[in-house]
Amino acid sequence: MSVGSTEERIQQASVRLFATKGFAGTGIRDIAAEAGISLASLYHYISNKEDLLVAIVETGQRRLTAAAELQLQRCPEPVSQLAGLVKLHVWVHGVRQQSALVADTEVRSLTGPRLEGMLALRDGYQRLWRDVLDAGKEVGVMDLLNPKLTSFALLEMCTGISHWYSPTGELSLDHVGDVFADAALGLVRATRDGRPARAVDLDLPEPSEVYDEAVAVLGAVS
Amino acid sequence: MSVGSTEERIQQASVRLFATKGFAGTGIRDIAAEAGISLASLYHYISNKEDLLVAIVETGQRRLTAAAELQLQRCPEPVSQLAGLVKLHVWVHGVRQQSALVADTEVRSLTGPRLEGMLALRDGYQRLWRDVLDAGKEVGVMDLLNPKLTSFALLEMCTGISHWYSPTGELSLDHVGDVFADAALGLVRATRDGRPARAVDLDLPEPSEVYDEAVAVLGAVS
Amino acid sequence: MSVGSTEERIQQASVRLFATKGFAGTGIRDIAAEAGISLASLYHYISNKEDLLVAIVETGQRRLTAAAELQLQRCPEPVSQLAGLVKLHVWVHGVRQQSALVADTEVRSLTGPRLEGMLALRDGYQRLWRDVLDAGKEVGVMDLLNPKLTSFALLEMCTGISHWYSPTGELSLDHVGDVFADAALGLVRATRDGRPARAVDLDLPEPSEVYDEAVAVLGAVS
Amino acid sequence: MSVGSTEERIQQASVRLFATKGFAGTGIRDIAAEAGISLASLYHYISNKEDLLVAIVETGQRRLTAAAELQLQRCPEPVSQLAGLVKLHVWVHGVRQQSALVADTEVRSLTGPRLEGMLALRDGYQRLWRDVLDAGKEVGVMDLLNPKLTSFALLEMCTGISHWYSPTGELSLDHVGDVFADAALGLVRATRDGRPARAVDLDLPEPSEVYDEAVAVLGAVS
DNA sequence: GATGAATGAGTCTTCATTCAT
DNA sequence: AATGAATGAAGACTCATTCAT
Repeated sequence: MSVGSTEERIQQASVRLFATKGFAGTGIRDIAAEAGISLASLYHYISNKEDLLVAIVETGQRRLTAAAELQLQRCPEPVSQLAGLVKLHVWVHGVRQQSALVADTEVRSLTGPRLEGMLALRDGYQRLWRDVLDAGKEVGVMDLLNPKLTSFALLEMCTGISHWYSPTGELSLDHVGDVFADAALGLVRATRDGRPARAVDLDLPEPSEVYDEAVAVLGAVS
Repeated sequence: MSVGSTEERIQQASVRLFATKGFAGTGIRDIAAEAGISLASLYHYISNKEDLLVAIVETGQRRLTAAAELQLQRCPEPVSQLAGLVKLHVWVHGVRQQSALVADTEVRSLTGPRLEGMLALRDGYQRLWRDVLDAGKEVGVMDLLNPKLTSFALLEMCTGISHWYSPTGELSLDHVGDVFADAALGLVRATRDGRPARAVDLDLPEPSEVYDEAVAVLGAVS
Repeated sequence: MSVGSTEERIQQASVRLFATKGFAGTGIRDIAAEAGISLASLYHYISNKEDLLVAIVETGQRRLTAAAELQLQRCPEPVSQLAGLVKLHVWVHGVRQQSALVADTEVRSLTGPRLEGMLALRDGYQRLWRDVLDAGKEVGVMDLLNPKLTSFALLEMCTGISHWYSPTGELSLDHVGDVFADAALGLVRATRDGRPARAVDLDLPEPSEVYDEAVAVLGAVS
Repeated sequence: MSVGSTEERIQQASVRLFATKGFAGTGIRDIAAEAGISLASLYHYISNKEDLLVAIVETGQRRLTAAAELQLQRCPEPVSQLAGLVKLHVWVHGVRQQSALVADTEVRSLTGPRLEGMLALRDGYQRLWRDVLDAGKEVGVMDLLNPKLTSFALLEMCTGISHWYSPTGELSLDHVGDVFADAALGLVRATRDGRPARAVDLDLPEPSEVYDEAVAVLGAVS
């Protein structure tokens, strides 16, 4: 409980509570208690309840997008790119499960310009997936009826990880990532050298490495 | 606004608001206002705020499960069954979009035995999907690494409809259903007569018919 | 304490407290307690703390202005008009002492458009005084150096009543009104038929009658 | 903004804020910010929020009283004394406008012995005015109905300066002082050598000189 | 001399709910 | 069937103040 700086503890507490009970369902008293400080002290570190949410959503979305872009640079070819995106997305939603869940489900609690900003960020990320599908279809290595629809299907499928995955369960995140990447390839009927592509045959970078590197770059900048 | 009986207006108002702002984010004053009645009058029809949520979630889940079971009886063969489940799920989450959204995302706001009951209902529904995948794998018409994982993937993919689908947009629900069914077949690498199965080749019943019939049966009983 | 309707009790309580401790210094808990109701019940009757203040200030200023206008119509001649304004102002600030005090001192606690509205109202009232002085000077029945400055002097002098007057003291309001009217005539060096005018020689209407009639007219309209 | 010692900046900040928003409406955070120091640093210089108010009120009242006493010694005759008191009062309330305003309106925020002390101080000052009126009436150079009432009238009239005077406006304080002195003489129907007295005919000392001298003497003592 | 961290008690306001009418 | 009045508990947030550094 009392690990890390007060600031970190507050942030972790809010992630935990927002993920469990939702933004509206979480009281700032809960957050203060979970962080192990007094209610008034909480306001030394934040100015708003909403600020806490913004921090979580924004950081999460920015990092994920940056990592995805880096990932796309690593593998220049659509099929590998898709599999890479899937593995990365799965990994993030499994490792940063709660903050990913918050980032995905609590955007609606934002208002005004903050909401718009977050939606724009999210749209940018979704665009990355869509572009891969478009490319794959054009090049002829994917057979799909509707790229836009398919991108939604894939994203929801992978995002769902944060709804059911349990890090203490029997399934390793690596395995889940492989299964999902393979499922994605089947979903788009991906081919390689004219034959159905399978995830095992692809040489993909470790999601954790890509993510950490992207985060490091981000942190260096902003 | 003022269409239907007071009871119906209350129910519709709560669905609309829970879907938009979440259960915790919705006040009963909001509901009364949206339903066009006074706050005190609201309590003539409900006894609890939670009751409203239970009604939505329970009805939704029961009907969906009943319809799915009926659907499975109609097509005895795994590949068609899967495609049928997908089309039905998509249709329900598009037509009953808001109540489906509430049923999927606001279960966490339930407590105690009500929560357990709802989770049991949901598990039963998920079991249906899982069984189809198990059967498909055993019979050899599907090629998937992990049935359980795959069932999660498919369910999240289809449930996601309620997050992004817009009934006023350019895409017809029918089309979405077809695309998703086809995507699902690809995802599990379904075959028919030894060759990759496509959704178009299957002869599936109309989701609306199946659903309405199942609901009629349910209504007759309870 | 428990006299009158709840609404009236709330209004009286707020007047009493705002006059004693100021708007900012008064908590709504205090108001609820003074009105003999619970804190939450208070919000059945008001929507804001500021609303209470607005009601006091606006009603007070409107009534005073209306009464002053009526008073001016009654006596067409500047010297009597001034004496009449003074007597009326004194009477109001003695009888409605607390609400007058609030209306005079707590305008600063208003914000935005409400503030502007109140200032405009007050300006209108001050204008009435100023016009009388201008007329008196022009006609030659008053000898004063600066009408604008003099109007401020007279107004502050009369408004001050609400700061020190005690209804339980030895001085009757009527007497105070006469003394002040006479003082005002001296201040502007008013003359009548070429000789110094004295308040006793004037035939002025009863302030209470003028006020009540004006309020009745106001109440009939709005 | 950052002129003067920290102590002075704090004092000026509190005067400015108390005058604008009132004592109760001003937070110590506001004061610290306005003074350009941190909240905790503020407590190096003060021990209480109330202390700040006491300092303003007490200093203001003591200086004004001392100056008034000095002024009275300078002119031994009632009519000149009254005109002198008026000019001094006007000058102080115009030059030290904000602190005078605070001293006049925020006494109510004091409690217990501090309140009593301030009220005693104020009473002493008012006594000076009253005595002049009594003397003037007795000697026959003033014609007024009620000395006590008249002293209130005059004091409120002059104190009001701090409510409306603007140092950046078109009116010089000197002019205002003259007009008010003349108005006061009219108000009490003052005579000189049997004829109505006018302020211009009197030879009065400069308020600033009297005030500065009195303050210097005070400073030397306490 | 200065400040970041901390807090109990307080701020205004809204919550879900009850009840007499 | 409908509602105005009422309320204890809780909502987010600010208050004046202290203290270790």
